[in-house]
Amino acid sequence: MATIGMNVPIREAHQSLAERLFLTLRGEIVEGRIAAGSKISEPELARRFNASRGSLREALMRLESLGLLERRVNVGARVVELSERGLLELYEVREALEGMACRLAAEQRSDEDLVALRRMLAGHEQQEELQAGKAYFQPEGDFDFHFRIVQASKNDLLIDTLCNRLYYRVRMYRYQLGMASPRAQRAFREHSHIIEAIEAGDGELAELLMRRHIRASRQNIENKLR
Amino acid sequence: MATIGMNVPIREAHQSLAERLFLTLRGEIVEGRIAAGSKISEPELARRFNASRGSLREALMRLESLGLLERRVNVGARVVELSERGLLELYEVREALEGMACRLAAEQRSDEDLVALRRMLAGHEQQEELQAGKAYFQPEGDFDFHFRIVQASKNDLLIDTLCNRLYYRVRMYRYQLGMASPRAQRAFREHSHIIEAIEAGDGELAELLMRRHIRASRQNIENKLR
DNA sequence: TTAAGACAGATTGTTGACAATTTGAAGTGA
DNA sequence: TCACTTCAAATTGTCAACAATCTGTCTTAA
Repeated sequence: MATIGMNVPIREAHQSLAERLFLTLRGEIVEGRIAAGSKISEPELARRFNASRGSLREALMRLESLGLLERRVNVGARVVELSERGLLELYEVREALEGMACRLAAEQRSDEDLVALRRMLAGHEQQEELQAGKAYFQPEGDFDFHFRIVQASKNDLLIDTLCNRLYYRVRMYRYQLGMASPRAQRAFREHSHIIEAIEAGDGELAELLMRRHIRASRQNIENKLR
Repeated sequence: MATIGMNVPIREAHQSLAERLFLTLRGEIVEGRIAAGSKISEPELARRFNASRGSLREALMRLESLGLLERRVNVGARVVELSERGLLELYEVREALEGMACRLAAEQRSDEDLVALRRMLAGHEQQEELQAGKAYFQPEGDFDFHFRIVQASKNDLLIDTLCNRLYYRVRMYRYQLGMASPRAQRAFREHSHIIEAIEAGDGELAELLMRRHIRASRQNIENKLR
């Protein structure tokens, strides 16, 4: 819930009203409290938050550029619809980008990142044993893993594209279509192998394994939706 | 200059003032008329375009989400700096995304797209012969190629990410670092092979060739920068 | 001479009001 | 009954003024 590690923790203060509105609305859209496909009324939301329409509009535009809203001139904004096709498209892009992130992480192979990855995996293993193989592949643990791999790529454009854009859509689908997966142990082993490839500095293998991992996750979702 | 084929041609009218400002400023930043790294003064730009600061700010925010501007609270906006690192990051992301686009285009293989790709390539070949092997790999021709492949992927998220976000940064680097490449004939042959793989429905090969193509282009730039 | 602090100018963030456009319903005619 | 037009209410786009914040300069004291 608290999106641990997802949002940059630096500078809680120093944020504008528009930014706070943006963060709040993003959370409500991701979690479905503002329903997918519903229309956004600027005056209504502005009243609700005791803000002016100007500040609210700034927040809405940032949500649009995140791909969570669609705005049309002189008509207004709507929350995006969730569709199977949209979900598959998202996973295809993730496969490409996270595969590349994984390759780059392996080629960089900074010591701090390796330590952090190992530590995280150990934490997940412990948690998994504790909770009887059901809890690991919950949103938080899985996001931790993918988030850290992407960070380790050291490619700012890649990091921004995934962590500040695509992942919010992923979370939106998970929350609203309920993607708690039964792939717990298998996903854990896959994560483990990916980290091994990164440690070995084998970028090609790391990319391959990550792409398979995401593809498997996508197929798992496809099966569930039918 | 006129970005033929790059911008969606539909609905020239029906655009707001903020959108026109956005398009104008985007062009000036891409072409370097507003220098990279320079500070943006809201009052000054607003006066220049006879617009209010509100409308201008909306345009600036859209430029920020495009990655062409960086804004800091209570400080203002600056045009992004061009750096070798930024360029390399851009090409790494392109390699991943356009590789995937190419794979998807090969798996889709719609008849219209194949015809259009063939026709475009023929046009480029003719143009190349006419102009003695120097003119092909100019921005327009090369963009045509990459643009159409991406469109043929039929993945709207991928299309949006590349065509509406990354390509403007690519163009900015090309304009301002002068990337008219001497890879004319070689690039043409690579384009040709990629299209053959797509026609054959060989997604794996198409992806591989596109990634090599972009990697070669990147290395070419790296060499030039030293 | 240098470093810390105060101040003025300018810039950005925010607001409420006005103008332009869309939407949906009521009304008219065939 | 259906299609088309008219019109009013609501919504969005745009603007200019006000408030909060930053930047650079000047002063002052160690």
